[in-house]
Amino acid sequence: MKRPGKAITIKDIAQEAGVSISTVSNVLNGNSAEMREDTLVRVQQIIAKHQYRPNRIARSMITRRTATIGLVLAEIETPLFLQSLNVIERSARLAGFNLLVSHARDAKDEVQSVDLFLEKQVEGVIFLSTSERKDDSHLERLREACVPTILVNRFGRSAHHDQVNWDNRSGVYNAVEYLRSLGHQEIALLTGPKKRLSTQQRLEGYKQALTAHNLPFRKEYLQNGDYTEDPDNWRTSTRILLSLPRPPTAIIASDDIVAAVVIETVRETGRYVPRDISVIGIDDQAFLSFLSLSTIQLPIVEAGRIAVDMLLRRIAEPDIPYRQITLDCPLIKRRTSGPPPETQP
Amino acid sequence: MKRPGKAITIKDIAQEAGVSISTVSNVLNGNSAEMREDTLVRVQQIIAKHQYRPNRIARSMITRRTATIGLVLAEIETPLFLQSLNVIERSARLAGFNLLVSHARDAKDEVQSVDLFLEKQVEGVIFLSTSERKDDSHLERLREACVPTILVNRFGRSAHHDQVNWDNRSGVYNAVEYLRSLGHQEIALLTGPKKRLSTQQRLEGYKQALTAHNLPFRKEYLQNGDYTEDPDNWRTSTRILLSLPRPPTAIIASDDIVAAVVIETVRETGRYVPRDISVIGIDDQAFLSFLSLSTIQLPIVEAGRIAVDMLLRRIAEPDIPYRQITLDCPLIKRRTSGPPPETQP
DNA sequence: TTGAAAGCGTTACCAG
DNA sequence: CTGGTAACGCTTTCAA
Repeated sequence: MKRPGKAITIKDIAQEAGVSISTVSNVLNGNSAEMREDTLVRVQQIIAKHQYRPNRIARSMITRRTATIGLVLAEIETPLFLQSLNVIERSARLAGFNLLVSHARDAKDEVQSVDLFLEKQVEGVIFLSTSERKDDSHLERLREACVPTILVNRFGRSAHHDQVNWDNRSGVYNAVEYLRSLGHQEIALLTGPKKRLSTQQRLEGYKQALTAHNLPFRKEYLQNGDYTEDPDNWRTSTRILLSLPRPPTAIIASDDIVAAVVIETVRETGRYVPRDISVIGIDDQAFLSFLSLSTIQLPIVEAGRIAVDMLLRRIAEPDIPYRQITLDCPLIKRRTSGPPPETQP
Repeated sequence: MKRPGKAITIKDIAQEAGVSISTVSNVLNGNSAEMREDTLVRVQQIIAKHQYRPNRIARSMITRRTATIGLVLAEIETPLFLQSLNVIERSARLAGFNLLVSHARDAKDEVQSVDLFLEKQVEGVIFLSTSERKDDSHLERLREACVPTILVNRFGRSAHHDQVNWDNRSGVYNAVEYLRSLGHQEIALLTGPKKRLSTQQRLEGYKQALTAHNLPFRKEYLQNGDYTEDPDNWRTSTRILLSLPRPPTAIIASDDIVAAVVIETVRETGRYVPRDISVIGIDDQAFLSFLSLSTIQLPIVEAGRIAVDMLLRRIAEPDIPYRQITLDCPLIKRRTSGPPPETQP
């Protein structure tokens, strides 16, 4: 491997071009409006000849700008979140920013990430989290250091942060309403991990929609669909639902993968989707598109885009008021939902 | 938003502690072995009191170490690759490195990423790519700048890079051999995107295995399974295979998602998997675990881990010889493969 | 055991 | 229009 010979600096360029360091700096930074054509060209040629690239670290020391933003992925494993990374990186780069990524498995990781980002002088931080309740005390440190911070899907309790969330409650509410409009009266819900706020919000939306449409709440229609656990649990839950004296004609699963298992299990009992039973997922994972799953879309990718925009905006104007944005979860109607069997000819 | 008040520096700490800057620096860097206990404690207290964190940018200027490595995701979209990001970030952080991530959609993006990484003085770069042939000329620039570089799944032609690849050829070879050992004689292969090297390698493994086991090569057993295209194409391919005068008893799909569609299509024709037909995927995507798919595992996550190790090693010892590592693609036998119908009682 | 001073590579600010 | 020169915050000799 080639040894790190003396790296070429702005000084070398200046010397070779027979101009001062300042002049080269001006060329580099486009302050060449009032510069003599020949000097400009000469300097540019020498820069090109040596493939000289300024040391941004040195630049950062003075400008106090690092053109870097930090992204903390907190307890994130699902492909959907990772996809939004693509979008975030892209938007950031378009605006001239690089992305420092850190994957925080737990609270300790998160604190460590924040420290590192702080030391590396990031200009802003985006947190992309699951909706589990988290200790937010280290966010205070970011505030003290005046580092703009955007919280995505964290449902932070403080109004002192820019936030992007999505409306899990109305997502499920709308799904129930849609199923009701198709004629369903027996609608079951598989519930996700208990600790997540999203689970509670969805349950709330479910109950509210039942009430609004004069449908009774039956607790046996609520079954475990914890997507962080084993698929066998979801199978069991589905079988329990199907063997009920009054089995549901529609099942809202806790996510798309759970929905896939539900569909599979339903088929194993000789029933057809959506003829005998409708299934609706949550997520809208692209890689499952072959299922043509009706699903409640989580606007995670859009949230990422918005988060970057908000962050860039705040970096530019630190004093605008904080914003809390809540996105809708649109219902995507595909081929796993339809009218219940009774109403069919 | 709080205005960026004067940030606290090493100078402030030194002043308040009544010691010199150097002393604080020594405390910070653990060179406190020969330091008087009381000074050490006093300085540490003041550091803690102000929650002072040294500016790594300034440190980097002198030490020429940024504790940052760059990760270029080239044309990567699949969840599997993104998962390896987790591992890479984790290993890197454990070794004290941060990850600067860039998603390169095309060659232009890649060049731009390299430039940025170079300017930001990363200490090493990992390329995580699809196996499509790429222009590698910009990699030369990294070499000139003495930035250690690891190529993952790039099958670079130069022996002047550390590389991690996996053996697509033997992966498919072993799958065919396994199916043959179960009694299958009619084995079809769905082929991926033509431009990818992996597609060619898999085809090669397929042909070699047929030859080795005295099975005839039938070109009608080769159908389009381009996973970058529409699932309908895979459905069509599957139907073509099933309607052949001598339909295959086993299908090796181009990836796990394609396999899922194949299974679905097979079932639609009233056949059962694996009773009537065996299906084997490629990837071993975690989120499809509910399918219990027999599959050729791509060791992408492990490749990521190894890539980081190689990189850290080379950063530490720049002069060791370049290594090209090729990982096996283990065959994971689950529930979608079994003996062909003829041999069953 | 501690401190003073010389950089690291760049930008910013004035003078000329 | 161009060139000196003082920062930026830290590490690293080397001297005391």
